[in-house]
Amino acid sequence: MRESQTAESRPYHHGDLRRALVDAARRILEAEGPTALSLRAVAREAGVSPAAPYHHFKDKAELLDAIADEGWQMLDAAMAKAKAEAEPRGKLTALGIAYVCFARENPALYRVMYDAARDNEALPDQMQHGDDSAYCKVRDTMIELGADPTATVDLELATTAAWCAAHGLAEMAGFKQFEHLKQELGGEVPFLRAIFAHLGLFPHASHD
Amino acid sequence: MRESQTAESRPYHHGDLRRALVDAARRILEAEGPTALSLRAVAREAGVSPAAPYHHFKDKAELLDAIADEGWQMLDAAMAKAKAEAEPRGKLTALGIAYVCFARENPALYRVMYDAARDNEALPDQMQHGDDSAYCKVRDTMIELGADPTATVDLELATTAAWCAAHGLAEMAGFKQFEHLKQELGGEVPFLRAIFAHLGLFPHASHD
DNA sequence: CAAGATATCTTTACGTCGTCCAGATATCGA
DNA sequence: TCGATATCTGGACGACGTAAAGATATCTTG
Repeated sequence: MRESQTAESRPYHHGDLRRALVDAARRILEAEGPTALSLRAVAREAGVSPAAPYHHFKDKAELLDAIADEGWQMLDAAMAKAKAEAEPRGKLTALGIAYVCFARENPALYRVMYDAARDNEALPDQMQHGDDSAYCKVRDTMIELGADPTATVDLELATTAAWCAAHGLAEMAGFKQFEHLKQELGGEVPFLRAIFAHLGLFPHASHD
Repeated sequence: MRESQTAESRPYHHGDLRRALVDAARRILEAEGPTALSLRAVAREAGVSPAAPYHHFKDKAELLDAIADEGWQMLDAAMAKAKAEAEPRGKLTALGIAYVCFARENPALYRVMYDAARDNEALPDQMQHGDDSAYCKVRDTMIELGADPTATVDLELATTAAWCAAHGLAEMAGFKQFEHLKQELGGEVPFLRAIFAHLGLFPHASHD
């Protein structure tokens, strides 16, 4: 390996099949949804035989893990952007809205992310420890808004509570039952704000 | 049909294959998890050929819908019991705890319930309209606790917010990341109470 | 630069899956 | 009683995940 920087980069025959497979999977996911995401379809889309992926992933679950990983990175980025653009007192709400919007705009990817997490019975480690992770951003924002940084248990509870609320809302927001509420309130984002406003954790959810 | 009460009851050869299939599916779900739940396995477990289920269900999704339906009924029952046994001011918390405990004790069934809901892009209709549904119980409890029953939009928002929080928590509570928090707080239920206590919707979440 | 070691990819194959179809069989309605 | 109809079986098809064996390109070492 000439440049062994990312554990295994620059494969031999294809160029970078691992990359190509993840990209192909993401393309299928967006175009045809999660049910169409078979290993064989990914290999087909990447122009390679059905068995080729096994030289880069132990099995299908490992491919899904790789896709999910990219999803978490995208979520991190979306929430970083939202936090940066919000005024200080609206940052927590902005994070919540950004979280749900990401899930709503990438439903198939979001589903893969949590399916993988459930299979591993754990969220990705990087989420709790990587310092620019979405989770840590929520926690840090809590501190910026006045939470006691030394009350670690309480801080973790508050962050987890916010995460639960956002995830629950992300899954519910897709159901038809809530369409009339969205209409009543003038759109999806106002609906999300209204829900967050009912949960004590998101101060100033009612204005921008 | 001698007693055409439930749309189609009492089949011919088997006795009640539809019932037997749903029961077999539930048995597989509990014993081997959701990944083992194939139509063929269900037919096998029920002692019938792989094509037999097609006379009672259009396809696999319809079988899953039937299983999910029973799940919602079980959830209704669990929450009814919890509400009945709680003292008035603790009813809302009791409902939340019962919801999450049901999901935690029947993880495979809970997953089937929400997978089916996502496929239909809607929660079961009966949930919002059936008067003894879990959802309606939450809403009614809000009123009993002082919510204005004429502010229908606000009431729906509050109920939805609570539902989102409970669902989010139900999914998160299975992840390894939160085990040390549960330990710190002395068990799973105290952990759940602590999370609910951070959400404005669950008054008195900190004591029984 | 030669040549074996090694990593990558293809081909073929196996068992399982969801689903369909044709035939057998039991129940129902007249 | 007998035809209609509902229920179940057996066999088949294509797609899936994955394993094994062989072909091929790249790397390493002398």
